[in-house]
Amino acid sequence: MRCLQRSFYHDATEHVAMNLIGKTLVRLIRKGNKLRALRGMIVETEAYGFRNDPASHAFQGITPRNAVMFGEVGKAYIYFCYGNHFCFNITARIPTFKAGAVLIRAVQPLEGIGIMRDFRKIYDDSLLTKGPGRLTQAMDISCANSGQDVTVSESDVHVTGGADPPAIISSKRIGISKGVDKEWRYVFAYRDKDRLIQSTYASTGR
DNA sequence: TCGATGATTGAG
DNA sequence: TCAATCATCGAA
Repeated sequence: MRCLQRSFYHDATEHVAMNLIGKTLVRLIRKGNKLRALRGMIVETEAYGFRNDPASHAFQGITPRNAVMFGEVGKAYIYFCYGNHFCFNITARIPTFKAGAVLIRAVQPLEGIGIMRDFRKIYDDSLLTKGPGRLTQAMDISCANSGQDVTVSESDVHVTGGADPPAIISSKRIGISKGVDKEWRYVFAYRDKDRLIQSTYASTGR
């Protein structure tokens, strides 16, 4: 499967967040001369903007930590959170914006599930990649991968095409204290008659 | 330097 | 409900 090209990320951050639902996150694991691929379908994302978004790391302007958010789109922006976890984002914005990124909050495991179990300390498949900290642990994504280009298949972390989701649910973002009004969270959903059912692989924020 | 905070998670 | 756990950043 081909990587999504850079122009995909040159769009309004919330549009990119929505369009990433159903796409495939790929993590290449290099062990000696062996190469293994972990794959997951993106089922939950959130958009974080610039000066219009007080919840965004970029809200106060550029700093050493958030500099990647101000750089080229289609790059991995990864940071350490709560002293315990890594959060994985992809930079995305329209050219007239100075910064923006999409947080990947959950994926549905597709390939390399046994390896993901090994990376996780807990052996509960229902929590394997459900939540931003859990998916980075399962796919062994850390700050070492920050800045990598997700538009090229040679990158340890990249994104390829996938399936169009039957439906997408948008809602308020999770775990933030500012900018809580914005509905910039997107979740893979199924249609059941006139109802929408959220993917069980997406987190709920408790 | 210092202290508060945080795009979370697992255990109790 | 709470503790783990620490990099980041603005204030002092």
